[in-house]
Amino acid sequence: MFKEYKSLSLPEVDKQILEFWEKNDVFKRSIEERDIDNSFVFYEGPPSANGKPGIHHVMARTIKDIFCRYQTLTGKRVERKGGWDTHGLPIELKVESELGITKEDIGTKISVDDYNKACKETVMRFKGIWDDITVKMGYWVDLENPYVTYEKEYMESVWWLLKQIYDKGLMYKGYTIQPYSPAAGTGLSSHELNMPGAYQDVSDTTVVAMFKATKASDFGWLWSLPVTPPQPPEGGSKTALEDEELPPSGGWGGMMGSEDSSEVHIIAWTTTPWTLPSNTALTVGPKIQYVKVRTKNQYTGEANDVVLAKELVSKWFGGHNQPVIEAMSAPFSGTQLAGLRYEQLLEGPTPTDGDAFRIITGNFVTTDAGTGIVHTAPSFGQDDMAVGKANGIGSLTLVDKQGKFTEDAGLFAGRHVKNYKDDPDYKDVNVDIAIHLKTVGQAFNVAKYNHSYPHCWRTDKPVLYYPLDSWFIKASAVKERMSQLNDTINWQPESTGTGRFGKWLENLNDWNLSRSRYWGIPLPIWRSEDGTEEVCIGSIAELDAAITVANAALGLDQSVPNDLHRPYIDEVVLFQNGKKLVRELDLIDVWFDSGSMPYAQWGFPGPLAPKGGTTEEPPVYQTANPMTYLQLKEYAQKMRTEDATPAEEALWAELSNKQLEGYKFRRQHIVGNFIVDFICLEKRLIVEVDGGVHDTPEAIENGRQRTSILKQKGYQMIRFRNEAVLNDVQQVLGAIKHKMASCPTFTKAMLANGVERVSPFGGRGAFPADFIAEGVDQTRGWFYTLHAIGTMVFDSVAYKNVVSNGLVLDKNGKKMSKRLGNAVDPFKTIDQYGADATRWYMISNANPWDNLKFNEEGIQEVRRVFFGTLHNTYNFLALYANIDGYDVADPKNKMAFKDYPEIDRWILSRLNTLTKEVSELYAAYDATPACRAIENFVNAELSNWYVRQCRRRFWKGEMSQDKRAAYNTLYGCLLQVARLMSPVAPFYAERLYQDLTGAAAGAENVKGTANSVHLDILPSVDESQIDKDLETRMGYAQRISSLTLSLRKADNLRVRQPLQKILVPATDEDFQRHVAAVADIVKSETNIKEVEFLTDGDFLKKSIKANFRVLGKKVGKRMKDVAKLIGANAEAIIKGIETAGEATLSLDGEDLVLVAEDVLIATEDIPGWKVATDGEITVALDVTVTEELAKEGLARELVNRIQNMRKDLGFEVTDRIRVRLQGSPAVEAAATAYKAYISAEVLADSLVLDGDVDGETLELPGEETAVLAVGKV
RNA sequence: UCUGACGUAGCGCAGUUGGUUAGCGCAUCCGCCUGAUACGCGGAAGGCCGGUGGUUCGAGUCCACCCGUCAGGACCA
Repeated sequence: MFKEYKSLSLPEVDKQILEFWEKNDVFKRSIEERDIDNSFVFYEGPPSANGKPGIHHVMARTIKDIFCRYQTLTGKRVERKGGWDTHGLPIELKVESELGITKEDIGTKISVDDYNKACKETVMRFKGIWDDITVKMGYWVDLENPYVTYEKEYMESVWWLLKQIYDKGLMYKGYTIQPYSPAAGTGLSSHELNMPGAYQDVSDTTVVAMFKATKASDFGWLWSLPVTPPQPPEGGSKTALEDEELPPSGGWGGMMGSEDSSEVHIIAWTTTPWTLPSNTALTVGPKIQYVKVRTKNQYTGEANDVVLAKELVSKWFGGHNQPVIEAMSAPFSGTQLAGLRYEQLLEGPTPTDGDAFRIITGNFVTTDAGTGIVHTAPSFGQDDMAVGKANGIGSLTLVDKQGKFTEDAGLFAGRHVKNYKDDPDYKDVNVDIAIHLKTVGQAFNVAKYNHSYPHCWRTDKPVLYYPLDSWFIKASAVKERMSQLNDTINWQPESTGTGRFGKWLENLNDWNLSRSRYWGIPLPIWRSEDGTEEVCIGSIAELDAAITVANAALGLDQSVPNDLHRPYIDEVVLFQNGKKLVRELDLIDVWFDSGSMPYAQWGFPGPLAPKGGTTEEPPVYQTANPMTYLQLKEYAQKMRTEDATPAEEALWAELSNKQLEGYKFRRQHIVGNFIVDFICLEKRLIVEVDGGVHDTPEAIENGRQRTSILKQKGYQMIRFRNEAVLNDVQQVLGAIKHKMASCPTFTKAMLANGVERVSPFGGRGAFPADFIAEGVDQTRGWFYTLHAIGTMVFDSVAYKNVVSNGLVLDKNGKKMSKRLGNAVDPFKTIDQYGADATRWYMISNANPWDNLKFNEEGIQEVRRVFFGTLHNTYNFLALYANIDGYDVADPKNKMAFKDYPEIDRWILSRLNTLTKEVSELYAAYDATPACRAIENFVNAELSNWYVRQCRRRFWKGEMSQDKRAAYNTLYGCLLQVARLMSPVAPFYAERLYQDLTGAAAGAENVKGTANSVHLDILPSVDESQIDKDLETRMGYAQRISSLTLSLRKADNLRVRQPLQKILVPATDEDFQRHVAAVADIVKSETNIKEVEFLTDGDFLKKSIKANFRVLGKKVGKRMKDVAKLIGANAEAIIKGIETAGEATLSLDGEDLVLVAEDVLIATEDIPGWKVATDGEITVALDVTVTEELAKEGLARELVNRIQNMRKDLGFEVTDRIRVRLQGSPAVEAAATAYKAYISAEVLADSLVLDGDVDGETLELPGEETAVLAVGKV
């Protein structure tokens, strides 16, 4: 029996199915039942559990789930290890605010240990909620064995990776300019800078300072460069000097003489006058044009020659409160100024690390603001530092970390550069600097300026850019390789890969790895105080070895801390070449944590890590040396056959033949110079079974050595006593399984080669990933760190396919935020609408990479339109199949495909087409069109056409061949739909699948189906069932029906009123044949008695137009004329083509031969008839209602009314009834004439005309009336 | 300021290598309760395809510029 439903509650389905999955371990089975050699590798990007999951997480995880489920459906084994990102600033900030402390308090008011404990607790606070949403939304990921970034094994892996990078010379220590909050005493991350409210509009004192150039022989031309007074525009707007190329020097004498400059000042603008004492260079744009302007200092009135960008002259001169141009030179380029020296602006120290106070060039200089000359203080600006470094100008850092001028800063020493201490008497030092410059004649202009400037989110004080020490990964050194590898990655959408990601790679900067925080993975680098000795630790074993060395040298008693976090690791002191090394206090950027996940999730390389801190190649698989091998081989053979103990035999009985989870074990295998009892080479796991002989002290010592050597070679070992094996072999097997789970796997290829390098494989071939997915915001995050580490350490992509999804916005397109209160609660949504409707909506509504405007009404629509329809279709099947006792497995129901009626073959053809299409789309990571195709199939084709056409086949009469065909067909369609939709809607698909296969009821499975749709394999497409002709035909039927109904509508002729015929012009034989084949369908759909074809060419009025697509290619430019000609000669061309197959046009004296494909001929009109046209199809409807047709129409009306009464009276579908009728003469006549028809339709045993019926009075079309009484037999 | 995505009917979206009359769903209007469904069915109306210019015989589609929305980056001298 099929289960019948009253209504559909998707949330209820969720609950039942979740229970089923859990009870039957379906997720696990869906992995384990698949062949491990047929794996599809997926990486779960670790979410941070420190906040609650939002609806956008549901979006991202739906995408991951879909493609993993699809691959499973095709038979792949898809392991999905969950994970948690646990470190990082957001957690620290949260803890700080919860504890009411600041960064400065850590280590004083609270110990680092306690602080980190608080972080650890906080970060997993929401884990339960996350697990809950994961389950409820139907996201399948292994939550039982997740990787956690704060776990020791994970951290050790990260160290190992970092060391690989370090060893390749890709790490260095340098300083970088970072946002720094003097008030809080801490550097700020870009994350903190991007917090809302960080940027505030402020009004700052700005200064255009004048730097006095030093006259040197190379630059004499600048002083003697002639200047000319501006000329009033004559004839044009240009002055004579503009657009002239500059001769380097002296070329102007002939034109107009002028006095040489006595002094030349270079002017530069700054919004942070406090950086002026630290100025060490001026930067000009190499291609920017500059001029020398003669003017007067507006504060001192002295004569003044200044240099600035030509384009910006008008900005600084001639306006209100601005100096006047007395004369101006010809322009010269920035390059020519390079090297010019100037006097230090303010008295103070000079840099010792470079050749300062020069003009240098930099491409970042623009003429958008300022003077086109940038005051450069390398300590306080990122560009400044970069350009300063490139030119070796040195730097001055005359501001300390409290934000005040250092003692040697000269005039302003000791003063805070901003009011960091909330001093009520604070006087703005910037103003004083400006005043000072004005007084000494070094200010060109001083003004207030409004702009937005970043502020510390905690202290609300302005941020400074300040040089801080950092460790970097030299990512820029491998950017070409990263780009190359990126080209092999399939991005969805493509533009994110080539554009957003590709362009980013091209302009890659080095990766600043340092974070001066507490809760994260410590940088495993130890350094001597003078920086000459340095070591990078790559594993716990290495650390252990290094500690041993240090202990010996320094007389300490240190050991490897249990917890690798701060503060414990900070206490470890190492020793190298006579120097004490202490750890660099920084933490590693958390992004490195997550990018390490492909390897660290398995603790790679784990026990295989190189021991002793060497940088040699990781160990390789070694065989015995050839000398001893033959001898060992012989011995091993003997042990296998003759000397095997009962315990060994017993264990071998369980391990041989890949019995244990498909892993191949060997027995008495030679490893190095040893023979081991059992070994699984893929896992490098040795199983030893020991008996009494192993108990002697000598044997124990031997065994210990042996174990140690084998372990060094990279093997894991597990030992059992003979008794254990003999008593409870299952327990032993369990222990082996457990051990194996923690061992990395080695691929066959590696083992076959014998010497292949260890690679970061967890599961078999688990690197690189076939597929990952996250939001676009991860492009520079996780996508990048995965790629960077994969490239640098393994010279490989880390993933082959990647889907990046857009944002989830609220329904008005606004970003969701707690503040605005427009965030959607995923739990509420899923509870209310069910996970499937939510998932389906999110995927089908728009491509995932477009931003989704999340609208609940959309989910409701999906539920109603798609799931509702599908559910009703199933219910329809169930209702009748149960009545007829239909059973799919019954051999009587087996039929050859060719014996199915046309309409069945049509829907099956469509089904196969659908399967093909949807499979291809899923395989191409394109779920949206896949959903839409399924939706269209279910709604438009299966429910609204197939079932509607076939209803009578299901309810009519006894079980027949035709009925069996109908059941088989509908059943097959629903079952396949369940499979196809299962990746997106795993719950309902499961429900439908089980209802169809009877698995839920515990009944025996229908042959060929598993008892969960997620354990099933998608059957391949049966191309032989795809019949494009048939699909075309049915398309005609649908269009003709639609046209006919629209004609009926126009004349107000209800469908219940039969009409005699429609005319369909069909001059094309193919077309006629197609339509004839589906004429019955059209007739029943539209209640028309005949479909007649019009073939009389002369009678029909035809139109012709050019087939642009075809003809355009032939005639090109002349297309327009040709189209016109065709219109003008329509009749002749139609005739020509219909009779001779071609027609000739004369165009510009040339003959143009037209054949059938060059034009489109359509019937537009049938004289004297009402017609409707849709493309090439035209339909005319005979609207005459003859007396006979009217009578039949009335009979149908009566049937309809009686049916309604049956329903109102609550009769069963199968109840027999008696009908008495009294009506107007026409009604009674109709009832008499169609008595048999009416009786049959309404299951009446009798239909009696009676003059005095006490029943319901009804009005029928055409002013007719009837009184009806209906009763059960 | 740079980069990317998006802009098509009231709303959400399709629109193949350029080709004639630009589609779908919802909502709207009109008409239908036909035996699985009113969570339904049929029909209709609704568009300067963001704008301007260009390429072309022909542009929603290709190019340039501009405008708007969103995201990310750089910078804020």
